[in-house]
Amino acid sequence: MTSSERPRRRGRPTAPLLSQEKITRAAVELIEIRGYTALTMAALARQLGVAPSALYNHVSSKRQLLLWLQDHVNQEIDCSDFGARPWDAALESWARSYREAYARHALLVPVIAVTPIAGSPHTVAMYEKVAAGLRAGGWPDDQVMDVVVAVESFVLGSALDAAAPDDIFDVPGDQAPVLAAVVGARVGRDTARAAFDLGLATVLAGLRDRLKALGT
Amino acid sequence: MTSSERPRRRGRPTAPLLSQEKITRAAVELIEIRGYTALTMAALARQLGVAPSALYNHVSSKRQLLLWLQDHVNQEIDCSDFGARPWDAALESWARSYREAYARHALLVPVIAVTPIAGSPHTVAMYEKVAAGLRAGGWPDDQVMDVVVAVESFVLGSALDAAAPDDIFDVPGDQAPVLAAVVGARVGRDTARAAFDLGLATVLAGLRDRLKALGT
DNA sequence: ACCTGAACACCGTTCAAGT
DNA sequence: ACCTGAACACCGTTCAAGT
Repeated sequence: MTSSERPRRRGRPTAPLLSQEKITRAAVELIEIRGYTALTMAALARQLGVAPSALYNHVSSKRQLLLWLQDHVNQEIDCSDFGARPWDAALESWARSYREAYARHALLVPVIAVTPIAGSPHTVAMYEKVAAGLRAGGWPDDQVMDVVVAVESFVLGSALDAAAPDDIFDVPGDQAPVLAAVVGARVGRDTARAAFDLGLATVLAGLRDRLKALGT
Repeated sequence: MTSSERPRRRGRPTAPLLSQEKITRAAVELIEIRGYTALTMAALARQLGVAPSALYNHVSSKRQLLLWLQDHVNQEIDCSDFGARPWDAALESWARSYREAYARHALLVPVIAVTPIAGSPHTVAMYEKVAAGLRAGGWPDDQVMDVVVAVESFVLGSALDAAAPDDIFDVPGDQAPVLAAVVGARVGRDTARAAFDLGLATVLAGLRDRLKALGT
């Protein structure tokens, strides 16, 4: 693998142009500037000043690249409150940070939701921290992952919603009068944020009650 | 093709081979049998016994086709409890039916989350019913959509999670001992279902409390 | 009006050839 | 070991031509 296969005939081997880190960084840059539709292997190669086929010496497929991106994004999620503050406060700041990260990477959501985490070191580290925080907070082992997955489902759904246009529910008032009325009643607000705040507060309140009930 | 090519001048025009309904039905069939990756315009045309380019006389793009599919899937969501039972019971059965429908159409989730509903009649009808049910249950107009979107976010996130493999959180125990322990503590269960049930019960409990608090 | 067949620009990926 | 350039199979979509 690492093949230090001898003299290499006396000249030092020229350093490779590419690496996982360089490729990931270039992909992130590309996405931030031009969006996910611009993330093609050809565009990525172009950004790196290299032929498209050269990428395949370092990454096995585009899907693999997306998994690298996932781990990179997960690295930015702040879970430092676990262990430092009560489990529910930590869960809240984690959820907010999590949503924010994936609101900018909505197209990653369907990929990450179904991909085993084992190959993604930062992702594993994140879950370890969250699980430890919940356990320390008093959650029984057999419910910890249910709590994590439930909150995560809400967060990822909210991240998708955050990418939606503001007028997504606009509709001619005559065919859906109640809908038109309740949609109209929230004009001017940051609607996606309001829904997320309401939902998160609701989930946290419900979880606190549930844990309390477990104790009695 | 079948071209009963008759007078065609004074004869009634031959009925077109395609229609929105036929195309949608064929697409659903294709997806159910071979999955979303098999849904290409070429495969769809093949299924309908027609040239790929013929599709574009009826549907403007593949994205438009996905929107038809969305409306078709939404039509299967059961929201009949709204108006017939208390708002929280109706919300629960709606959420369960909603998740089930999209667990089978996970690849549609990122599309529907960002697409205006106006062009989708069944979708509009669904939201109208849900909004009316919540309003009748006592929710103030300016919070109805927040509740709907919050629950919907959780539901769609859970639908994605339902498509995940069971071993998604499996990890070598030495590098993440707590995670390995809590993941191991739920073996044998339908993990996605357990997380959804816990989350849904939590959300509903939280919403009931919130509405009660509003009343006082 | 609605279909066919050829064509286009693009996609991810493979592979022989070079160093 | 790692890169280039040519090639492949496929994708969604367009369009002139037929009826």
